[in-house]
Amino acid sequence: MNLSNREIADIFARCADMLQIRGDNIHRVLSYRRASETIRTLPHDLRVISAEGALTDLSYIGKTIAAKIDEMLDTGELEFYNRLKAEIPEGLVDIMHINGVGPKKAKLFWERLDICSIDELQVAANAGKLASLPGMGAKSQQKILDGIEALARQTGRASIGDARPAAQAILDLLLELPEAQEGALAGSIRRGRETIGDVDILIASDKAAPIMERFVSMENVARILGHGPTKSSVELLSGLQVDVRVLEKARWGTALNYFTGSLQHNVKLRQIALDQALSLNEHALSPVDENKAIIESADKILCDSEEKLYARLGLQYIPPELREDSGEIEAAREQRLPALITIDDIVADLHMHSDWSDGKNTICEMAEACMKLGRQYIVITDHSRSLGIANGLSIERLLAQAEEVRHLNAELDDKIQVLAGTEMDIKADGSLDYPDEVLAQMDFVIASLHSGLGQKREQVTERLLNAIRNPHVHMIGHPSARQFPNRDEVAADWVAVLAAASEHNTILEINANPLRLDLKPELARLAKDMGVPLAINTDAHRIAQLDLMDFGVTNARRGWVEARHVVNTWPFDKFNQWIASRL
DNA sequence: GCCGTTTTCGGCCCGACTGTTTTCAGTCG
Repeated sequence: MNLSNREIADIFARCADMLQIRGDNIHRVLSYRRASETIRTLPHDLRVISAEGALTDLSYIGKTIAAKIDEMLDTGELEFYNRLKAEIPEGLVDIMHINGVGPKKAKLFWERLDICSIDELQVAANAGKLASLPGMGAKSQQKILDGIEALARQTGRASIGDARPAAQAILDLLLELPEAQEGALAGSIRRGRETIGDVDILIASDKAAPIMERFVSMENVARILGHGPTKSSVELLSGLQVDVRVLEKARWGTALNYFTGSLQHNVKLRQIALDQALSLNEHALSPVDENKAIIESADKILCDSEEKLYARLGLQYIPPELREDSGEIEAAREQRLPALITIDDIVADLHMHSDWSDGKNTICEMAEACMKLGRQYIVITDHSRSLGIANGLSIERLLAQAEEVRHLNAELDDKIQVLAGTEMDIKADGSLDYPDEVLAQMDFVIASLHSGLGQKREQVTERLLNAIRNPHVHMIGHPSARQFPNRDEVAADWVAVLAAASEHNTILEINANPLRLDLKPELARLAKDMGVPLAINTDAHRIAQLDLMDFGVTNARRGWVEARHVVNTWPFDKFNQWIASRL
């Protein structure tokens, strides 16, 4: 019984949930949760670390949990977990993952109605049985039904933030082999989707066997799902499923296109091919007769690049991020595709945190890291006073921080400009967390929603509009407040919000964190069409997160965004002039 | 249960929002 990192992390997470339902000390619960997180994001096999006796070197892994890890590695089981399962129905853990349901409610449903699974909960809610429980009502019952649906939509997909680096590492590994002539990530990763079902990797080669062999024998493989001559499939320790296909270089274009998708995009391409009496599949373009049957005697047209394929179909080359059948084929036919923004266009980062609030690094450390990344200017934007959990800044601390930022800026090399800003809460009652006279002293002001996310559409819209109209507010941070995997965007009248942002010249952010990617592509596209200024920022809470910019750029590309739409592609002088012109 | 230039105990996850109540419990970030 070989337990993977992912499985062990899951067991600890479930232990935490069960301890919480039982009413255990919350800090003990948190210990299990932190340990679970450490293991889930660990790039190495726990088995190896255990063999080195280095488990307790990992953060949040102490003697007790290290012993439990060893027990699981040795026996495939955890006695502690088995005892908990005997005491508390396991299904309550799933119930706890419904938005709006915590340990107390889960326990209530179990004790009062003998509910032990999401299915049973859904039946009870539909029968109206939850509303009469103490502390419950019709609204809570409906909220639970909505939460169950949201949860059902989100299972089984990994964040692109997890999947893309993991996939790239495998691709790099395979490309080291002399047999591999070319390689690429395909599928939804290549299109930049926010969540990824499984990973598709293509390798061009005449000799598939060594590539297949190397792939299935990687050290982070949990199990081999398939191992054929040109296609293999594995599940990683992380739980991610990865498929690798090997094909001839001569067919690279058609194959990469086929496996990149999307399905709808490809269906349309095939129709365009058919209009030219050609059948398109992953291998080639094949001439067909009037019955659309492939003419076997006719020469097939091979495409060794996607560019050749699109050209052969009479289309402008379509970047993968646009291949969602949302107008890109029509635009390509008329040679009017946008010149999409690239990571090289980004020269600034307008949203990041320091250890003054809930960031992990000092202002100076963040600035120096940004300088190394080639950023020409950045804004330090810590949380405001209402966000207590994030150690939000009082007015006094905010002004003191601004002073420190300006002092630091004076000391730093002219290669980077560091501006004093804030990420201020738009409070639940619609008011802003700092008064205008304080905001007027800041170089750059972000206003963001962090609370009251379940309010009615009218109320949320009004809050956003109020922030957008304030002349001291330069940007709305992560406007829809969505978070993967299970927090939906707020309800708002987006057309009204975008129109106001356009009118007042207020930037809407494309937050690059893979858990947010907010504005979502659809809204970003609408925003730039309406003339709303955009900015792509990392919202980094530590140095390492400054690298997340690329995910934001990908997301923007999915929204057909060009560099000219994005404020932080502008040189510092132009940015400054723009700030001044808003007053 | 973990952690520690406060080192073997005591701190760590606090405050706002929601929906239920009629002063508050539960959830969430």
